[in-house]
Amino acid sequence: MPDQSENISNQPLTPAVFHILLALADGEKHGYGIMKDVEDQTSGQIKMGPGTLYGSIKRMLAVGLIEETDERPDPALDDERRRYYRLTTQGQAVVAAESRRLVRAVKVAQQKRVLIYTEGVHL
Amino acid sequence: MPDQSENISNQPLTPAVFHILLALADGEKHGYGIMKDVEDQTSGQIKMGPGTLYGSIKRMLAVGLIEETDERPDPALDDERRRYYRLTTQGQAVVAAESRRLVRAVKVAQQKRVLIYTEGVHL
DNA sequence: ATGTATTATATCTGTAATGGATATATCTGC
DNA sequence: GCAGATATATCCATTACAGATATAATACAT
Repeated sequence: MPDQSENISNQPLTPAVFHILLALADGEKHGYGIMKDVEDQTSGQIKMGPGTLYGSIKRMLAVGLIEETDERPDPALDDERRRYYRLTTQGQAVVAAESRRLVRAVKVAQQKRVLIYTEGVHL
Repeated sequence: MPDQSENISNQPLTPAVFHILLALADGEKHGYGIMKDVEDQTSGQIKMGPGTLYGSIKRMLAVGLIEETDERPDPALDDERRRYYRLTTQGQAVVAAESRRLVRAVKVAQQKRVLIYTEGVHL
């Protein structure tokens, strides 16, 4: 039986999908929380609209990158509207593979001296 | 007058556009050469079809990320069908900005321990 | 208690990007 | 001259995206 994750992990992810996976990498979150996490991660540079966010979530559920959880945090802090998601095992593999791909891309950028004028990047 | 490159450099690029910019970062190339360079850069992982390649080139020309050159290499080595492209100043700025964005994304991935099993990554 | 802003999810729609197929032509090596 | 690789280009179906719109719960101040 071939590696099931190979299909999806060997092609580049769209930035939206990658950032959602990354947002979920340190624990489950709900949709709106993912959106905020992506904004924080990118210092407000990337803002996902609801179309991209919920559309991506739907697709990622369909291909098994993420799954919805039943677990709710402390009910006192909860909001009944929320729907929480977490990475599947496949999702973990894919986000790791994509991260490695990006590392390689950045190394190419370094070799080609694309980043020499960059401030604040310590490689 | 606002920074003209801000419009485009502050939103994530599609993987195809980024890889094309990266391929051109160390010198002008023709379309097919770009395709090969991307394959090499990614160890054959990413293969751009002609639709993506020439469609992306057309769009990138339209927004001024790249431009066609008249300069031809040694005529003896040349192929008259080829069309050569190089980065514009704006294209250089955009590929640098996108590279920095990816560096930040990779750092987030490291902080979230996505890459702990990865060998040979020094950022 | 009322109003307002924020949080939260969801869908719809037009536009853009992608990948594969197809077409055409040149170049290289035999 | 032929085959296979090189090279560009377009078409089309599918997918992804961004923004608008809708709806409703929550939080907080007045």
